[in-house]
This record gives sequence, structure tokens and C-alpha cells, in this order.
Amino acid sequence: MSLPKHYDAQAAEKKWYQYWMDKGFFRSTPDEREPYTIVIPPPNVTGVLHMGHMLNNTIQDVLIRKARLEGKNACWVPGTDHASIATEAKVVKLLREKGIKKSDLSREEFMQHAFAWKDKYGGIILEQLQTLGASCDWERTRFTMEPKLSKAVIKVFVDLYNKGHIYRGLRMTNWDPVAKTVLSNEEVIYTNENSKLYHVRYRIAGTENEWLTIATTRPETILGDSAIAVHPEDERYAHLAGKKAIVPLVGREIPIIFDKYVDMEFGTGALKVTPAHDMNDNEIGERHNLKVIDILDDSGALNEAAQFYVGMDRAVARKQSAKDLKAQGHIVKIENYTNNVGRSERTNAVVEPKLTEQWFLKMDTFAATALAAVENGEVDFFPPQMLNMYRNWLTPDNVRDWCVSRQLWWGQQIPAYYTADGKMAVAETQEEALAILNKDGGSYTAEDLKQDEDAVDTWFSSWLWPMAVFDAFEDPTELKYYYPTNVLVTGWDIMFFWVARMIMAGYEWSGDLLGPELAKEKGVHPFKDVYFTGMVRDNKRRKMSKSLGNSPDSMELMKKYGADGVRYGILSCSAAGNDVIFDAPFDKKSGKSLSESKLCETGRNFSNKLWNALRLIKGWPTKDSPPSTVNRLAVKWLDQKFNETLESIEQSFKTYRLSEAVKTLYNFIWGDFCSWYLEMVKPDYQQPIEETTLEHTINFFEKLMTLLHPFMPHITEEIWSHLREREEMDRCTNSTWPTGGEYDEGFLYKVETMKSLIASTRDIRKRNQLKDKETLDLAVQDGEGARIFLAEMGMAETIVKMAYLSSLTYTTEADHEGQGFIAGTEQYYLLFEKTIDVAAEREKLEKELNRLKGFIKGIEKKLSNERFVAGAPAAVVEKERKKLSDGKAKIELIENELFNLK
RNA sequence: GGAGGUAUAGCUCAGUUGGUUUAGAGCGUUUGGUUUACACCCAAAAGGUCAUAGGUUCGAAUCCUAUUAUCUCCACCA
Repeated sequence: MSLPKHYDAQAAEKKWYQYWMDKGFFRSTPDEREPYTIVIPPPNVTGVLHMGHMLNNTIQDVLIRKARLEGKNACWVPGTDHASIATEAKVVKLLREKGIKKSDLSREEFMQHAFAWKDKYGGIILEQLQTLGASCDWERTRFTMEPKLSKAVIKVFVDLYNKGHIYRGLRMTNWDPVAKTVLSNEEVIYTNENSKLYHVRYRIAGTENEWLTIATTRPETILGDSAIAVHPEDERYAHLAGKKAIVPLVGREIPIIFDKYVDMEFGTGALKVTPAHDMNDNEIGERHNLKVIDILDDSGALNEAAQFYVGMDRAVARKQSAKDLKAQGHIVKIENYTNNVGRSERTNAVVEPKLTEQWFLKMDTFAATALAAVENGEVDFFPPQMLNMYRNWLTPDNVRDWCVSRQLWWGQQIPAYYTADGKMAVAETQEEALAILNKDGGSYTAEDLKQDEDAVDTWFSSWLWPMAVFDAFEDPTELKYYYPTNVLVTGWDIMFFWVARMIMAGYEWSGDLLGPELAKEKGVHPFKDVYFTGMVRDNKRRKMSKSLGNSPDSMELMKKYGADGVRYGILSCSAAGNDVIFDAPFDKKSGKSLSESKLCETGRNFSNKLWNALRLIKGWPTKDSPPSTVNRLAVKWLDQKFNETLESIEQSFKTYRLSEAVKTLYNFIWGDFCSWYLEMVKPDYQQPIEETTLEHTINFFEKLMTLLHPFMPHITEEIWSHLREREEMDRCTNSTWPTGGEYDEGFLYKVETMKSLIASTRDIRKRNQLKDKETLDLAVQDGEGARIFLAEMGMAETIVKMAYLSSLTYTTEADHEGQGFIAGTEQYYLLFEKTIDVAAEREKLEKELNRLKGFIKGIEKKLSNERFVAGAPAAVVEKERKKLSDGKAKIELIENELFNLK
């Protein structure tokens, strides 16, 4: 059998993913095993896989695959989110391109278009996740707007309403006067625009020539003024307490009020208050009980209430009013000014603040519950400092009621029904609404009812996700097995929008669904741990985004480096919670990101390294004879080193330090296994290896593949299949996670000393232009330390083999040709004919001597401090003493060497 | 304006409750290599006053305070 020189990731990845799917390895149904559950943060149904998804889903896959290897019932539920605003915007845009206006369509017609579009283009991202190797149970794929999930949303809305948590109220919203609709915050784009700041003077009522000057960018709204506000501590205006001012043009008298909101530094320090047309003015108006005078109609033109310029557009009215104010002597000055103007994403119209009726969810008790859940440790955050941000958001001062209504069609329609005569009922169905309305003898019919036009906020469906994916609101059977989920993996940017709200929902409903006993036993939190990933940024620290073009094409990356290579690349640079700098270079011409990455290249090279280690082993003929001492040492060492490494990896997993875990494995496999172990046991060319040593080697390789499998599933599966003859269900994917064992730190340290000894001989060869293969003699200064060190089984033989020596001998001579060096605490001489550059040699040794002396001085200072010896743990003191004696031994060696150098 | 994070080698980052760390890895750089597994490789080297200034401690990259830089979220810019 001959294996090609390079590993073909493309072919292997496709083959194995199909195999896993065919064998149902990712399928999960409740059984007697311990469950390990993750629900995917549902990506936007119309989205494509970007770097953030890759990071996020690779992490989830690592966790779920590890759990599967540990024999747990691993269940990873995939799905997509309907993302109401983004998707509706896309559909509206698409329809517009076809010449269809949303306003010409009925709700039903629009929804048909939207669903058709979703069916055609939606879900691409799920296929892309499969390319990445995501081991989701695809039979469980859910969508936040599918009928069952929508039903749950409606049920929950009604429940909250009946419990008194939901109310309807007026709220300042962003009004698009062209589309004549309310916009969500996300649909408003703010840019700095040049405008003018008008300083307008108002006459104080009851005076002839006393004025108060305000600054405004919108003089036309003067017609809707209800007050003038100044800061309560502003001495310039203190005398105006209780006075009134006269609004120019209309001549209305308005109070002068004092409010801390006013910035004394800005303009004149006096602010005109127009509660109907400004968010802040509205709040001031509420505090001071001011009249709300709405002077604009739905299209942004002035209405009757304005008295002047009626029917004129606000922009035209602005210029006209400025002209008129000037003519009447009210304009003090006009400045050029740059301010932040919000425009509609859809129509580019300047957004007008407007009061509209919205639905709200009271947050106070929910917020307290969600905060307590994390503070008392029922939910743990990783990294833990994320709790600070969470606390800050959920503190009562910062919590605002959640506006759950959105002026959109793509979403669950709010289950509120109105009658023409102003009655309202909230119910899951129209029939139930009728029943409520007719309870006291009414006689409304279905024709009398009009359902609320708005849809609920997308988050109002996603907050149920961990319960809804198990159809908990219809039948809690599966919930009882899988809930609470083990971990949620998500970005910290949606901590408040999503994470906190899922916790709220979990505490609100899962207790009832699970029943009191189970709820007590398992808890009602939706997940035990939350692992916050960082944002993926480019090498200029900008958030990767489509519009910037700074995100590499994820599919291209996987094509180039293999899914395993990309998984390695993205994981290795992502410590929990820290932002991820993904170093993809830019094309200088276009400024676009190239689909290249050094990190992914490292991952691909790693796959190739593994592949070649396999090729090496497969090429070895075997013989039936007892293992050599070198091979016995190699096996003993790697076995213990494996145990040590496994322990460190387990530790990293416990705290979700996945990048640490994968790097540890990388270093162990590449460095210890390939560069040292395999080189140690490698037979001479075309010579056989002992069967027992080969068997040990294959065992090691197998265990390593299982450890690496969660990170790089395809290559490990491929290698697994070549290592031995396999049954069809005997795959790396469902192999068994290895258990650790004992290791002797002293022994491992000895081997490290051996490694540095060998490295020193290579360094000396290189410095002296000696060929690596040229065999030389090595002499070690005879002494107890050297005798003990070299007495270790196989040690001397391994040094001879790995350092290309002809012999390793003890010496007592002080003077040697060749080059001396220290390894551990022993003095060695690599022997060869050499003219020694005494000056250079002395300089090098003296440098080292000085370093060591400083080192010793520090330790001596420490040890001479009684408080250290008394206060520090005994083990620490002992370690310091060892450091001291080793250091002193080395100093002595160097001083001897210096003495001998003439 | 409110809040939070980050600052360690040229770059990207580790450094887990302060103590075998006068500090590690990968990439990059330099040097050597036609070693029959791998040049997607092998061997080796150089490179850091741990942002700055104080403090706590027997001991600080690690804890505290201030400063500076930088990033993010929330609110807003009359």
C-alpha cells in the first residue's frame, strides 16, 4: 500500500461527513445515558457563514464531540432565526426591484413572497455548517417562525398579558414620513450632516424688551413649543423662575422650567422644549407635565395645530420660518453646525420622532431574576468577568421595559384583537378573543374584530429557543430529558438581547413544564454555562463585516485549507471572551480581504504532518524480538508525557480554554510525538521495528487521534481508518476518550534534560560547520550526578542515537579539545579537532556566569529572609533551595571552564 | 455622558487561586540542511526594563490606585 505524499483534505472531509450522516452518528434520542445538550444560537435564515459563525460553531462542535467521545448522549440542536427586520428589509428590497411595493400587497400576499424567498435562499448556512463538520442532529433542525414555534410565542404572549406583565403604551418611535411607518432603531442610520444652528430669542412675558435666547436646528418646531428649559444651577437664568416666555410667530405663552437635562455649556444654555417631536423633550415634558403639541402629519408636513405653514413640508417650513423669524427680529445669529441626523434605511427620509402605541413587557422582576441566576451561580459565565457587564445592564437603574412590538409583517402577529368601539382582547385565537369580549353578554362576531397589525420582536421568539426546540410548550417529554442545556456558546454583544432574556424565559416557564420535582432536581436555568466568544476582527482591529469587505470568504478558506485547517486556525487564536484578530491579508488593489490565513495554513500543515506520521509508521516492517532499551525508554516516556498532557488538556476544557487545549495538543503531537518519540523509535532505513514497539506506537497514535478529534474531526477519522483493520462502526467519532494515568515529574524532567543535551550538540555542530551525520564522541565529566542521570534505562543509548555519537564516555580530565557545554547540572564535551576562539568563548561563558550570579543572588536574598522561610509553603522553599544548589553547581562548572580556557 | 474590557517578543496571543517564569507558543526574521514520513519539512539562533507612575506583600507580568493608549456596549449630541 502506498499513501500519497500530501493529505487530500477535500476528498476526506466530504467522504467522512457523508459516512457519519449515513451511520447516524449525530442523531440523539433520549435514553438512559447522561445527556449533553447544546442549542445552536440560530443564525439568520438568509445569512451566509462568516468568520464569527465559524468560530462559534467550531467551539460548539468541539464541546459536543468531546461529550460524545466521553460516552454522553450528545445532542446539538441546529436551526435558524427568522430575523424579522433584516429579512423583511431584504424581501421588500427584492420586491421593489421587481416593481412591487409592499404597500400594494396584503399581509397574506407579502408573507407568501417572504416564505417563498426563505424556502429558496434560506438555510444555505446550514449546509455550510456541514462543510465545517458540525455534528448537529440535523433531524432536529428548527426555525423560529415555523408553526409550532410561532404557536409557543403566541401562547407566551397571552400568558404574560394575563399575568399582567404586558401592557400597551405610548412611546417615542422613529417615524419614516415617506414610507409612513414606524422604524426600529436598527433601521435608522445616523450620519453627520451639515446644518445650521439658529439662535432665536423669545420675549419674556410681561416685559417690553427682556429676551431669552435658545439655540435650535429646527426652527419650524417652535410652533409646537411647550416650554423653555434651563439648568436649575444656571445663575444666568435663576431670576426667570416662575416667569413665562412668548413663542414667536404664534404668540403663545409658555413656562420657563428648570431641568437638569439641560447642558449649560451648549448654545445659550436655554433649551426650547417640543415634547411631540424630540425624544428628550418628551421625557422633560413628562417630568414637568407639559402639553404635547403635535404639529406634523404622517407625511412630515405641518398640520392645523401648527397654525402657520399648514400643509408645507417640514424642510420647506424650516427655511420659511427662519426667514419670518428674522424679519420679525427674533434671530440673534445663525451658525454652521454639524449634527447627527437619522435617516431611514429604506427610504433615506430624515426620521421624525413620533409618539405611537406600542406593546411593552415589564422588566423589573424579570431583570432581577436573570441577574440573580448568574450571581448565585446557577448559570456560570466564561470568562467570569463578563458578569460585570451583565450586572451593569440588569441593574434596576438601567433596565427599561422591553418594547416587544415591531411594525413589521415578517414575524408572529401580535395576538391582540380590537373592536371598532374600542374594546380589546388578547388571546391565542380569534375565537378565544371573541369569547372574552362576549363574556358579559356582548355579541361581537369575527367580522367585528381587527387583529393588531404589528409583529413581535424577533428576540421575543428567540428567548424561548432552548425550550421551544424541544416542543416543550406542547409536550415537555423531551425537555425533561435534555433540559437544562449544558452550555450556550455566543458572542457577548447579544448578552442582553438574548442571553439574559433566555434566562428570564427559563425561570418563567420551565419550572411548570418540568414539574416541581424535576425543576428542583435539575434547575430551571436554560443552560449551565455560557461561553462568550469574542468578536472576530481583521488585522486592523475592525469588526469583520460584509460592507467593509474585510472578511475572508469562509467557503474559500475551507476549500484552500480544509475544514480542519480552518477550525484549527480560528480556534488557536480565540481565547474565551477576548476579541479574535483573524489575520487575513488584504489585496492592496481592492482593499478586500484575501481568503488567506497563516493560522489556517498552520492547521493545514498540521493535518499534513499527521498524515506523514501515518505514512512513516505504515512503512515499517516488523520483527518479533524484545524492544531495545532506546525504545523502552521512548515508550515509557511518551506514556507518562501523554498522561501529563491529558491532565493539562482536561484542565483547559474545564474552563473552556479551548485554544489552550488545542495548542497543547499541537505541541505534544508535533514536538513530542513526531520530533522526539518517532525519531527515537524509528528503525534504520529498511530495518524492521519490534512488533511490541509498533503496537505501542499505534496505540499512542490512536489515543492522540481521539484527543484531537473534537478539534479536527476529518483528518483524525481518516487516520483512524488507516491505523488498523476496522469494523464499520469502529470510527474515531465514536471512539472512547482516553483516561489519564500516573506520571513521574522527576523522570519527565530527566528526559527534558536529555533533549536539551541533544539540542546543544546539534548547536555545536552547526556553529562549527560539522555535518549532523558526522559521528563524534561525547565525554561527560565523571561524577555522581552524571552517573545517576545516565543510569536511567536507555538514556545513554538514546543520546548516542539522537545526537549521532560514536560513543558517550566518562572523563576526569580538565582539558579537552572540542567544545564544552552544560546540560542539566553536568559538564559535557563534544570532541572534535578545533581551534578555539578563546576570547569569544570566554565572553560567552562570562555572560552566562553573570546571568546565573544574578539569579542566585535573587534566590539567596529570598532564602535569607526569615519571613519567607517561615511564611511560604514548605514546597516552595524546597524548590528555591533546589534552584539555588543547581545554580551554584552550574556556576562552579562555568568557573572551572573559564579557568581551563587559556 | 454612563459602563465594561484590553495593554507581555516585529505580529497574533498564552501565562489558570501571587512562588521551579529575570517570562512561553505560533507566525515572521536570521543561520544551516538534497537526513528515504513530511520543504505543507528538519535542525538551531536572535528577539521582551511584562504600557507608565505609585502602593500592598517576605515575594508582583499576576492584587490595589492613578495616568495614558486602545476597543466595545448603552444613552445621546437642542
